[in-house]
Amino acid sequence: MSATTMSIDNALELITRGTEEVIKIDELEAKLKSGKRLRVKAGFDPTAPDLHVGHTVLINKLKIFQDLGHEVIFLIGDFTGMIGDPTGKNVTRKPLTRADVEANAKTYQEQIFKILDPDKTTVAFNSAWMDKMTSQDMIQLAASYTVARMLERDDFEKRYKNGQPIAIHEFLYPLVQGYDSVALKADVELGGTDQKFNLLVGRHLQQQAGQEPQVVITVPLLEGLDGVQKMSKSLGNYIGINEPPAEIFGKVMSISDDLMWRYFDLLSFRPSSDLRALRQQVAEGRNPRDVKFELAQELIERFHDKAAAEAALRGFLDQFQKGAVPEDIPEVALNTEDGAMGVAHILKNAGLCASTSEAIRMIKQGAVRLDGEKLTDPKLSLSAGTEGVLQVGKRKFARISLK
RNA sequence: GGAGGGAUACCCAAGCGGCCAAAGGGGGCAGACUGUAAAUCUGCUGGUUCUACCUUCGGAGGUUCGAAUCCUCCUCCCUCCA
Repeated sequence: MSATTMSIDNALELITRGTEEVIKIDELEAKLKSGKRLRVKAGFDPTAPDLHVGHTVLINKLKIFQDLGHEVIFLIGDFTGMIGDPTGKNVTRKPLTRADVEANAKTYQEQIFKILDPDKTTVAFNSAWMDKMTSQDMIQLAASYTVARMLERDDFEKRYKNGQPIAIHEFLYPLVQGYDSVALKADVELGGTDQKFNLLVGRHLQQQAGQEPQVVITVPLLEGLDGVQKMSKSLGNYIGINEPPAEIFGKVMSISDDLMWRYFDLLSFRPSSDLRALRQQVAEGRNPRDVKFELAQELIERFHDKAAAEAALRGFLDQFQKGAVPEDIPEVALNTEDGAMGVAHILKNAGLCASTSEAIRMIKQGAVRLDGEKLTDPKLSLSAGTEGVLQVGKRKFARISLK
């Protein structure tokens, strides 16, 4: 499929499906009609090279452009990374070393190329042009926007009203990001809805520079596993695309049945007609669990392969429906000092519990099993020579042997 | 530069001399239930040699038989005025 063989209408539909907003749609149409190979930009923060499926909502969209024959520019904001996109929390971030940036960039590429075609993707760093800026250039850039307009940005406005501090340098972030579009002569820029302000600054600066303004496309932010807050690494509510299959499987299973549909909408490549059919089936009594299986399988297949997806499903069925011990569990050999050791200590030393206090609590709650037998006595001591599989809850296992 | 307010456990937030290892909520973990690691209900949620002891309430000192609570200094944050 290429831009030439596909109608503009079809292309437009593919591009806009699942997006939050396109500014402006008729400009996009005109750009597509021009037949030009469009330069499609998306920027990424260099400090968080662990991508999660929330990021892939955007990357999937880049993939669509790529498949339509356009040029995808994967921009790593190594210069903006020093500022940190304003969150209201911190001051200037520690500058990353060149080596850090390159290492992170490499990690990024390994991950995005699970989705994007490396041969059709341009990787750029904004330090390439930002480092060359003089103080005068910077002042000129700062002069291109006003404080009043800057304060229109939602989080700036909130912080200003609530009396929370806003450091001056935070104003530079949107400006630099916008300038990147000028430097790259971007035709289209994609970002999360939280990026809308920054993306619009790009349009403004491009117009000032005499360029045709970029089309801005925002995609929704995916909720994390909790279903409430946006998916993010720091909140720990994410599914990382580099995670092992069993982990991805488990995390998908842990989302609520309601949230599952949102994930389907934003992450699945299946046609909308499929998704409607699935909803229908669940409404008619199909166990939502089985539908969740399908979502988990699709994601694992994308980030690993089909065999891994099938193995993850089997593992899940064995572990949680049949109560079997998973295959890969850590082996721990412990030395008893005097021929015996209390279970609480064993649990802590084997890394199954964070402290002996926690271990004792777990035992009291009936969460601890040795070879499938529930242990109830927190003071129980095991003698040297004991071997077996120790289990805390449904998910933590270790094969231990005492010497 | 001046005047006030604040800093409590993973997060938010009560407490304002002993009954405080510190309310309540969130989050997390566990149990029950379920052919879901969903939903719902219940319990737990500083450490240890665990019916006791030890370390915690921004930091350092002090008052007191006894301090998260009072005093002094310091650090950081916020508000108003300039």
